[in-house]
Amino acid sequence: MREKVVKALKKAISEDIAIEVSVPDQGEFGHYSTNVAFKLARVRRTSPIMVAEEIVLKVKTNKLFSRVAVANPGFVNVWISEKELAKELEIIIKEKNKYGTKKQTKTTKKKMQIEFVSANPTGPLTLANGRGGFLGDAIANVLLSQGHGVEREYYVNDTGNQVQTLGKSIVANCGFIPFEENYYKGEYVKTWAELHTPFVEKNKNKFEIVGERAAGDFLKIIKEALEEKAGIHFNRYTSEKKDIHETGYVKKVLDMFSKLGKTYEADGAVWLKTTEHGDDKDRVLITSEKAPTYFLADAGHYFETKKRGFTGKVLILGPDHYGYVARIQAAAEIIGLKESKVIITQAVRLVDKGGEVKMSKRKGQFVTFGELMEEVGVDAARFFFLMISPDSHMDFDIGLAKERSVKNPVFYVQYALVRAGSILGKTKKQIAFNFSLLSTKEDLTLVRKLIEFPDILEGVSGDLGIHHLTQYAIECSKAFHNFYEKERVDGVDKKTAGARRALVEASYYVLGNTLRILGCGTPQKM
RNA sequence: GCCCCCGUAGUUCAACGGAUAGAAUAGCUCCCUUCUAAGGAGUAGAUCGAGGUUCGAUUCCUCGCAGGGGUACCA
Repeated sequence: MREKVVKALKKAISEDIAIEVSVPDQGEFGHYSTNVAFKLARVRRTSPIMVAEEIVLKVKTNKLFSRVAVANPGFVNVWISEKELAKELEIIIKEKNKYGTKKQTKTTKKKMQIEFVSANPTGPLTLANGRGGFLGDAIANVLLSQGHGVEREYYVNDTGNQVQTLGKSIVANCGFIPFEENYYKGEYVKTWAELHTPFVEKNKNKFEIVGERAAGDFLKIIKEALEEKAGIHFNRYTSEKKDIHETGYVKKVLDMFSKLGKTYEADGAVWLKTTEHGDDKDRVLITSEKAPTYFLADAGHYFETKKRGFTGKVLILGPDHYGYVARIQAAAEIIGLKESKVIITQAVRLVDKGGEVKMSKRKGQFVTFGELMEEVGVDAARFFFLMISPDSHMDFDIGLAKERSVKNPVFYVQYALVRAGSILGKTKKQIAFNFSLLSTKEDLTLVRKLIEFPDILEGVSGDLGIHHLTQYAIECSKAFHNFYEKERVDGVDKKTAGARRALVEASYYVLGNTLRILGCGTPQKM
């Protein structure tokens, strides 16, 4: 609908200017509102009111609108005609679960890789991993709904220092070497070591082998938590060792960098000129001891992604990777991966009874993601994490989590869906409905919310702000609950019932689609 | 020191530079003969401080103050 409005407004303006259209909170400001008169007034050097009045005059006759008005100090507010609203409602009912989705043409279709979680298999998943997990999963859903190609990727760092350290930690736990400060200390390490003592003894000098074996087992635990408990399914678990190192991508990307003249040697090391691409210092690719850095392997990974035909990539990282963004974006630019986005999710602070609970993988104190699922349930946890902008530092009160789970907003949304479904089950569909019978404030607010859905999805697919969709889910549910309280479908005259039932049916689809894209359940009963 | 994120109701979070700053919780007052009260109605409650940019600032800029995270030829 937004697109239609923009198109209609464009006809009234001779200048080539971007038209922004918003949906005001207050009904009195119209279904849609634009501030374009303010921008034009500056160009034309007149007052916004005059420009607005001129636009209104030109747009007034458009059949899309039932009313067009100027509001001080220069907004143009438009109301969509009843006929158009009815048409849109029919589209919802016709498209059902497809409403809001889009198809792309060959030129607009993207092929995106979403890399998320990618936690090192040195222990169970933390809450921060879970935050990124739900976010990546939902972003993938949104892009898919808009007709783009998507791969959900978990990149496994199954080689290098961390695996070594994990191996050492386990060997030390079995008492074959002394324990050092930087080793992993969690229960999980201890337990694994105890279960595999004979194996560890046999390989007590081969830390890498011990580490790889343990990492493999931890990855299984991680997969189970993600796939079974959280319902997050990856298309690919990419192995750093097998898919990047052993396939030669590390060397390939290095060759590419040097061919492009982006590398140089200094102090015995090989550097990449990331400063030419927005980083604040150049970065080492090969150390003076001739070892490839983690960054080089990551560049190899980006190169592999590009070679596999992706047009873009979204990388979701935890807050400990802040310093990494500039260099990885520099590498992406050099490699030529066109659309590269990095989203940093802020820390999740665990709070209990007002006090902060410190989480640390090394020290082994944390509430795991799997435990959280068991405590509050997947839907509640998922919705809670997705409600909040990734930029926000969030407090998760573990004591309140369980208690609040009953009152979590996800139930508010699901309850609206259940109520709608219940009405549909108890009333009969009528062939045609008369839209003009939907005339109360509750009716019209709900209609407005429903037809906004495609606009919201499109917006989120652009800025990846999933929390806008969650926010929308709540608003839409509120509109439905309000309608439900005020109006009945059963027990009113046939024509009114038909019209209201159509509205309920449309609500049912929109609420269901919203929940599905967020990745939450769509229960029939509660 | 430098870089990034954040500071909004008692609390947890929203608000493409827009109009009367929204929810949810917690508090108080009401509403179940009728499609699920996990709901609805009412009430009370907030932009860290000081400047600046402009028709208009929670949003952008500068300087403070407070919190979190980075800052390796580690991963």
